[in-house]
Amino acid sequence: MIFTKSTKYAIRAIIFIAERCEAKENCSIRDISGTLEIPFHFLTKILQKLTEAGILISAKGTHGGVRLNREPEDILLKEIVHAVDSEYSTEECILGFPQCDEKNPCALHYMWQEPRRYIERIIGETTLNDILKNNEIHKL
Amino acid sequence: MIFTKSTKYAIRAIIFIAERCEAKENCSIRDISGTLEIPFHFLTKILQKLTEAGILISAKGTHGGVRLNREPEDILLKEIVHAVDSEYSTEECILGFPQCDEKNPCALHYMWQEPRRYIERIIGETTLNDILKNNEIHKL
DNA sequence: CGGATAAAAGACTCTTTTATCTGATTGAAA
DNA sequence: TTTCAATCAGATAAAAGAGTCTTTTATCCG
Repeated sequence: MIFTKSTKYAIRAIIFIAERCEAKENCSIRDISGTLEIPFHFLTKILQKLTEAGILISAKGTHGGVRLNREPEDILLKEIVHAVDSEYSTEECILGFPQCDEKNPCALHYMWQEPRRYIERIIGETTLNDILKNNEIHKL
Repeated sequence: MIFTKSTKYAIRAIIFIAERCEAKENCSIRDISGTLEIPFHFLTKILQKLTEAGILISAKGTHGGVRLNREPEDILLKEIVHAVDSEYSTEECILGFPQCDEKNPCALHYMWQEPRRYIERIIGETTLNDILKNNEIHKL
């Protein structure tokens, strides 16, 4: 719908990491891949980006793996999305016109305004902590 | 964002057809392609789908082309989207879980509910006529 | 009527992007 | 120094998008 597979995998993985791996303990990518059924090497690349973005921290060798580099309340969904897909934008025209904006709106511009704002707010303001709270109750 | 390039092209093309081509007159795909800067053969395939779906009607030969097969108020955005991309669904989980639903919600399910409903309503209830009215005022 | 022409329809190939897989390298721990 | 696990490099596969060329069908014009 609005996320690529990479982004979906990133969010799923970070939820797993936050929940299953205690603060100071590493989570092996192999385990995450196995449990969440995400192709190992693909996941590897995605998590690397989260590491480069300072969201995760990684360790090589025995008992190595990844873990959160910050508290869940300090990680915005926005950061995760942008770490994986730097191009991601909610601004772009729904009909693909590069020149579409308030002054020069496309035929769907105004209808799309409300849902766009909703999406912007979700991505911009939701923290990993908010996501975890939701998941606690309704675990998938 | 939520539409593929094919779907965007389809919507842009049908707006063009509805606005520039008189009821009984055909619109050549070559013209549409040229004006809207959509690759000709790609557009051909997209419009074919709209024809198969009964949204457009086509004519071969000299002065051939395509035109609306129904009044704009009888063409739903939903039909256009589905004609081009039969898989399209607003139902699917934002995190890609096939088993995600009300009873078994993913961590983003509830936050996503509102924007999803908005999108569903736009796609499900907007007619080509609504789109044209918007375009009249704010022409892109 | 019959051939020339115009335009959609259809078959096929090529490119780009996204996703997946294979294997080698690096570095930490035991 | 062996082993484990992340990192890195590259190939392959699948899907979306774009391009080339042929076929079909309608109109035009003699």
